[in-house]
Amino acid sequence: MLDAAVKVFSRRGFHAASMDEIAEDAGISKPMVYAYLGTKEELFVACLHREGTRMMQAIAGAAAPDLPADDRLWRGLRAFFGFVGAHRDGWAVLYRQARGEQPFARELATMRSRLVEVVAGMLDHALRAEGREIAAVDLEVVAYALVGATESLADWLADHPDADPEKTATRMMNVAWLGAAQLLHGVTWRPPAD
Amino acid sequence: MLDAAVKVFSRRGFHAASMDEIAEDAGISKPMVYAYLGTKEELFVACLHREGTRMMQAIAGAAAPDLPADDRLWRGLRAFFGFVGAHRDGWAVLYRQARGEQPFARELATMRSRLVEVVAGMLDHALRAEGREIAAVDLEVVAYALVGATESLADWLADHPDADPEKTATRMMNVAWLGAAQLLHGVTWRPPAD
DNA sequence: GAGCATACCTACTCGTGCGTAGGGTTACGC
DNA sequence: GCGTAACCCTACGCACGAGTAGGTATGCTC
Repeated sequence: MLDAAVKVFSRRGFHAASMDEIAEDAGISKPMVYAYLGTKEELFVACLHREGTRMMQAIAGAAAPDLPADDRLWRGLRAFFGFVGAHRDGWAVLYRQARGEQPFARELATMRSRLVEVVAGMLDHALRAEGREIAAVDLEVVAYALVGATESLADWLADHPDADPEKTATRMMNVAWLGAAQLLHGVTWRPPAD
Repeated sequence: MLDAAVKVFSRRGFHAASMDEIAEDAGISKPMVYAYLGTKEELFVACLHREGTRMMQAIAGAAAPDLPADDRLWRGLRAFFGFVGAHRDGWAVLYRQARGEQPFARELATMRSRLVEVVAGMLDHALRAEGREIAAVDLEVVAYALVGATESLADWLADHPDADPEKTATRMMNVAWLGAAQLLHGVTWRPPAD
């Protein structure tokens, strides 16, 4: 039942999707949708919630906290891209639609910031292991960038149905980890004097 | 006049924004908006177009093609984040709203892919200078990731009004260039045997 | 000052889609 | 066979907002 909603929302976008179409696609009538899942917003939030939870679980399940940082990153990425590859509709709802729609931006932002936190925590952990430390803001920003890059590749993956999630994850590692590893070893880039 | 539209669109989103509000905000009445700028879609496209062109020009003006790759990247990023910092509304319209709205996704995707192309071209150029070459797909994907990371930081910047665009650009360089430089030197990451 | 055009506004029509009221149908108890 | 209760549908009310029709004021020509 939620499946139908996710499908329609992903095809049409939140606003353009009509409850009539969702009901029809689910094989029932509109009042039933209202009876079971409430208003359109509640329905969308329910979709968001389910897809988000599934995704988080997929990632958390793959990236155990006791692994070394690079391995954790790799497993997490692989799980993430695997999820997106398998649930392209879900990803479209979660990321493309919710963004910009005021009522859901908050919901999405929460999930995203949890991700950012996890990544930042990972970096911080790895840094401390190397005996280094950098400001919390910097960590957050780097984590933000990594999450953004990953989302961007997820989009790319969603638009290329033949692409291999595993390979995409490898590419992401090449971008992310090589840079992050440099940072961990104390190599930084500074703006030229000008 | 477009300014009012950009402001309202950025606050409300495309659908939630009413022509009445835009007209009121611009200090004129609705029929005038229609007389000067046509339908709501045309109006939005006009906003998109103006902000997009401004942004592209800001970047292109800063990153001359004859500079070395790292310098070009740095100047381009600095110009980009400077632009976002100065036109937060514009960025919100351009990126947050247009995404997901079917009719404008194309417009946005075009702009984005032009950016990706430029970045990929830059990487390719730098690679050839090093006597290396990698598959075009890989280049595209790496460029995609970099663009995604940059957009993500732009969002961060838009949500943190006190943040310094210059500093944000520096952070982006640290994530992007350190990783890219590794790639350019032939260092790559490979998945563990498992 | 009469005729005319330009610039603008108020007040409407009309389509669309969310949410619901009220009616039909099947299954079960008596 | 008849009451009734659970379930689901068709068909509507209603609000909101895009786009427009027709009227009013200001300035310009002769």
